[in-house]
Amino acid sequence: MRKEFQILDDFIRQKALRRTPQRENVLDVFIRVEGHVSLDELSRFVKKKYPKIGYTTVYRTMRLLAETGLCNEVDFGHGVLRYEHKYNHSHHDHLVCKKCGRYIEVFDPQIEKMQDKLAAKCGFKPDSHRLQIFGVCSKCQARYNKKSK
Amino acid sequence: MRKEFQILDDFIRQKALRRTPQRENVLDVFIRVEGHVSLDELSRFVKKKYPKIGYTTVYRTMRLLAETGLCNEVDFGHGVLRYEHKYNHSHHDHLVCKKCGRYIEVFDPQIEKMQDKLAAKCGFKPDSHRLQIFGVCSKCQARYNKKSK
DNA sequence: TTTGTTATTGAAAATAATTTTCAATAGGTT
DNA sequence: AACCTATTGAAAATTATTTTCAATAACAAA
Repeated sequence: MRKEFQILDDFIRQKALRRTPQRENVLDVFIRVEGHVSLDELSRFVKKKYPKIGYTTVYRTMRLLAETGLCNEVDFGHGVLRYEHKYNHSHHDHLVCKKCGRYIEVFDPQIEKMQDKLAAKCGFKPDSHRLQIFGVCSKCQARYNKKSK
Repeated sequence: MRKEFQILDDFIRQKALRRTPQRENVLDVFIRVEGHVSLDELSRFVKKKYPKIGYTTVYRTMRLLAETGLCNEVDFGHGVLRYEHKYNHSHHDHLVCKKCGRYIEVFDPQIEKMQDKLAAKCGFKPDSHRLQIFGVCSKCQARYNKKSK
């Protein structure tokens, strides 16, 4: 059994919730999904494999998984909440491509440090942050250059 | 006449749109508002001074002002779009206080530079970004310490 | 000034994402 | 097996945003 299921089980036991097939099935699908998935997308994937599971259950399960630390809610400001893997994925920022909509994960420890300093300078006590850089990814730049020639 | 009205007028003339009292009234109210205002809030302020102006007109005018560069749309990921002044305000990032909800504007040219470098390293062509640091502001820390003693 | 064209207004409706409700079901303890 | 109550899922509610459309008004041209 993958460790993710163990984490979910432990959380459920600890909180005196109930183990249900739906919860494990949603996790099963989420584990196989890459990248940053919206509820709408995820619930369609879930429906394919487990047609009986409704949108609301996916919605509630993802909130639960976020509580366990298995996933993270991310918001790229397009009016849709997305979920990304958090277990075994350390913190990172995002490059958001305006052309293809891809989200590229990046990390720079120096920037992280300087952010903390910047907050400290204002007497602000930070506990999380998000950095999103919007622009055009290398693939889309290449595609655009080809077309315009 | 404040320069902001001139900018709006110029834009309207250039695009062959029409000068209307509503548009100037919304700008008039927005100019006097500080910080980061939601459409809901702004439209209530507008209603106080100009009761005839409806929400939809405020909505459309703010989109127009965003086009002129007089305001900026900002999204702190709480499901509400906010508008901040852009004219005579240079780019900055935000400290978001979880306790009082205030948004503090900050800027660090070094971080800006490093962000560009980080993007460049991935072959990514950036054109904008947003950095939001969530936490507790100095005022709320002080208030909390007082209470807990 | 008047006329004609068409952009703008604003109430109401539509859309879209998220969240809640509630009756039926099912997990798990006794 | 019986009980309690968490969970499910369809439908409804909520919330923010966007569109529709008939009435109005801006402004160019006569």
